[in-house]
Amino acid sequence: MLQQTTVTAVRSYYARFLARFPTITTLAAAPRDDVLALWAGLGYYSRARNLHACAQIVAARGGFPKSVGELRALPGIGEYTSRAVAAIAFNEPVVPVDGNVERVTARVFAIEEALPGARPAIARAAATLNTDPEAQARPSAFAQALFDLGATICTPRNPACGICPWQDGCAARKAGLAAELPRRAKRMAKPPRYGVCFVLRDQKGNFWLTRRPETGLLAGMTAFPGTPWRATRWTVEEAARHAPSTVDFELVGDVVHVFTHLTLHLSVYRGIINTFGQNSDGFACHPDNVMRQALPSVMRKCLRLAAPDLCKETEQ
DNA sequence: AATCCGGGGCC
DNA sequence: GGCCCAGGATT
Repeated sequence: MLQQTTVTAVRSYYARFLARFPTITTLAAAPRDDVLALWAGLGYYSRARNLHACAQIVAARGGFPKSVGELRALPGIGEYTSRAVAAIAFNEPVVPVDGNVERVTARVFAIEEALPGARPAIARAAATLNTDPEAQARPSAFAQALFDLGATICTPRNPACGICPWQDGCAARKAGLAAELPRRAKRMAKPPRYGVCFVLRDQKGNFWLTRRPETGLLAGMTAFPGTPWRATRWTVEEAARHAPSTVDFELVGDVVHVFTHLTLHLSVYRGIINTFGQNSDGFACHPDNVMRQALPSVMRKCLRLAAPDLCKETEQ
């Protein structure tokens, strides 16, 4: 959960997740959709699918692997997480390099090359950080202390160098560069994308939902039916061809949602049909169950626009 | 090496 | 409105 996600954002998801899946065995045995539903809103949904697959592998082999190499082979476990688990759970003498450790290391050694190109050099330097004999006997504590140093003192902006336990050995502080490092290559602008979605309900208040494709953005998540997302705006006539019904729809507003590499402008329409027909393009969902679906944040914004009272009742 | 993959907190 | 977050997989 913590991959590219702040502790603040994760905390409540983590509590709910462990309440529902207290052991590897229960997670391994759970339906994938239950896992995705509890992940909905956290983002990077491949993490949820990988974690589920991971649980099934670990459960089948009867326990966790303990070496970095074996951990690294598990789905969703990369260079960072394999070292984090090995160091923190099994006290292996390795240094996991996350965003915090990258920053601390770039500063301690005054590495001026910009990310992401500097990553290999930073990783090599990070492996030499632990020079204290007592700390070398406690790889788990050392790793977590590094995270905490980066999170509370060696922060991205306005680092608190004056109270830093490593201030005397920090090359960036000596050079007056601490706040400038690590440098980063400039990021690409997010191009706009436009789409239309339709919130269709029947007389009983049920919703008509679809499932997104298994690949691409929001893969496998629940969504309201609508147009594809493209670089140009949609006319009403164009969009109507992607509507799930020929009933009249009314525009209720626009949702703007920023993804990693694009900004989505979604026009939300609302309509009411007598009864849903049989249609493999979607499924009906009782209002009580809508918030239990794997609805990503952008779709929750659409729901809030089209059915504000429903969202207020089930607000988390 | 570059791109794709979410969402939110904070400045 | 941009930056960053206990990154990983794919191409």
